[in-house]
Amino acid sequence: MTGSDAGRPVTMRDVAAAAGVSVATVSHVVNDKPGARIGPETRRRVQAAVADLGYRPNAMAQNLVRGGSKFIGLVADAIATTPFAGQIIHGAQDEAWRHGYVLLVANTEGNDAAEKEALAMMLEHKVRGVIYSTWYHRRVELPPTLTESDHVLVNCFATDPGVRAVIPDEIGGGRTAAQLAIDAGHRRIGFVNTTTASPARDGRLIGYRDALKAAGLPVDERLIMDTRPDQEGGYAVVPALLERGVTAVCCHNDRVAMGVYDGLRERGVGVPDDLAVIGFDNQEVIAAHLRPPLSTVALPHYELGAAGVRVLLGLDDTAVTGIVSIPCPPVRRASA
Amino acid sequence: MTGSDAGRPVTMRDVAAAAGVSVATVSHVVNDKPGARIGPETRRRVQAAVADLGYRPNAMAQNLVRGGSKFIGLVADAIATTPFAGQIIHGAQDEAWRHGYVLLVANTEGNDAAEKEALAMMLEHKVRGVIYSTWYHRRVELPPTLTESDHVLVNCFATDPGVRAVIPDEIGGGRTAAQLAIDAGHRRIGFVNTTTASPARDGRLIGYRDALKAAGLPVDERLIMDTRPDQEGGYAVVPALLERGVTAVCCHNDRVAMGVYDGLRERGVGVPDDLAVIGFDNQEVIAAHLRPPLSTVALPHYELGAAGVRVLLGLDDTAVTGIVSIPCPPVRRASA
DNA sequence: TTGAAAGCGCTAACAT
DNA sequence: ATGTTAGCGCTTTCAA
Repeated sequence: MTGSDAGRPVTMRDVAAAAGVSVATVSHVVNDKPGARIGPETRRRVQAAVADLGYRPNAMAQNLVRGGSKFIGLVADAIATTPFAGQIIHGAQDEAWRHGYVLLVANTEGNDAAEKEALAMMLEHKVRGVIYSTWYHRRVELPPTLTESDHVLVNCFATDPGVRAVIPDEIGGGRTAAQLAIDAGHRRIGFVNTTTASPARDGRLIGYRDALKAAGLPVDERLIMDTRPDQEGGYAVVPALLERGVTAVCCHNDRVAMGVYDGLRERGVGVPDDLAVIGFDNQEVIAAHLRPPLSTVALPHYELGAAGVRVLLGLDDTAVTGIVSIPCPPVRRASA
Repeated sequence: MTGSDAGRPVTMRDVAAAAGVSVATVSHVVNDKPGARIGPETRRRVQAAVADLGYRPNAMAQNLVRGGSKFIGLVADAIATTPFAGQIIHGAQDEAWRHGYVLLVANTEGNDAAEKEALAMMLEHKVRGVIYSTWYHRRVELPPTLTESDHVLVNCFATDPGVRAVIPDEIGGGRTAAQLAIDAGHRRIGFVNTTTASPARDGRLIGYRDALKAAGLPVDERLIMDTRPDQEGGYAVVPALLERGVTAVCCHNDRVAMGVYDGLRERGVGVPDDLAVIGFDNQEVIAAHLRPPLSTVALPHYELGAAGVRVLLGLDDTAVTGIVSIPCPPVRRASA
């Protein structure tokens, strides 16, 4: 006989009755309470009854009496739009699990009402805290409801002081990208930035400049150009790149790099021999399957999610600012 | 004063005290109970107290007394590996939400132990049921624990009789792919299948044959070839394709199509004028950004997830077999 | 070594 | 129109 039977679920009382003991005793053996002295024979009987009846503790009752759940809420603005959000969820999920927590996931698609509802739902489930995440790194306004519970921002940040946040280290990432080119012996390294303002735009450029300076290379402003952050943008910038005589180029993201590939191929310019190309984001489907495979810098989405729950649970120290930034590691393939 | 204060959370008793009424009254107004006659003045006082104290109902207490939660469990074998799983989650999430349910998501990465743990956790939270999903369409063995609760399979199926499942209509999809070529006026249409056995491999081929026959076209077995289901596979099959003189080709998936593009470009064969190419899966990052953008057939992941919860909740009828199959719609772009 | 009993926050009969 | 009360399944003193 197991819990799978249609009838009323097996409770602790049922187990107690079957084992001929009190519910208190059952509770003790089931939870393996440290300070509980249970006779070996009794323990055996209880365990047998548990197995026999297919007993499962009722988490809601446990939560009620303990006055707090083992839930962590995760609100994401775009589960579907990109594989990125999935990685954040995955990291958060693994880390939460590791600490005995369960993730309550809500998707808002940027909809304020959905967001508010999601937050309310989480509050009502007395979550331990909530992780508020966005699919691309940006500044956000804190939904008022969010502050009603313990919270940490992931892949985004607020201007309000003291709001903990976990974000990718864009500056370090920009440095890493440029270093990939420098290490390959390049001296004229272009930087194709995006036209749209963002922490990524600013940070990666700073990192690029840093790396060049650190390597004793001049920073030629003419080698820094802006374009739309997509394939078309990359394609369009190729003539300028060629004209300026760069031997390597760091792109704002992998999609831009993909467009650069297109433009280069059209002109018979080989990658990486004639021109080395470096991407950003490490968007698997693009980067790994381009020919040649694209060297790039990874956005640490999994780690962002994982760090988010660690910060929430107070396992990771945050700097005084409350902001922790996660490194963006290089991914060496064949384009640089 | 709101619930955000650090102290003990605001309970219904607090509200009752503040409003000078009993908890029963508070319960009635908070839940807007139909048969409850509450004086307008009392109702006002209660609502004021609720707002004033920032009261939030405790979902766990509600669940306890109601004897069942508003949770639906979703176990996925790969949240991260592909954007696909994300879409399933998204669809399930939206649909669950629509019916007042909350999704409990667990990721197993194909790990049996993780799976068992996840299922146990869901059972302990007395979920309404669980959706068991895989990131690619395949047959699965049912984890024994799964049968302890109401369940439906999504994007996979079991051989055990009577197990409800929601899967993509591969045959219809194959038909749709071929039809895309037929509609464009092609008569010699190749089919590049995968070498690895799967419902997709079998179903799509059947659909291809069906469509040709329905259009009164001969099915030339020489135009059907197998290759590895990735870019390299697509690239490798191009010579055979050209040699057999097809004017259009349906590929097993978008990645194969991507490889076909590569091979074609290398030989100066234009898409779609010299050779029309049709993919399968509608993997955004690939399909929409290839040049020319790839015409393909979409896998209905979002719908699979949504249908999964509807089936679970008994909102959608399933056929006698318990299997419901979801159409794979065509996505017309520029390659065919 | 075990059991009795008091709640956790809420809902739903049943009183009043 | 509103209040009293008995649980929901469990944990946890405290007593035996």
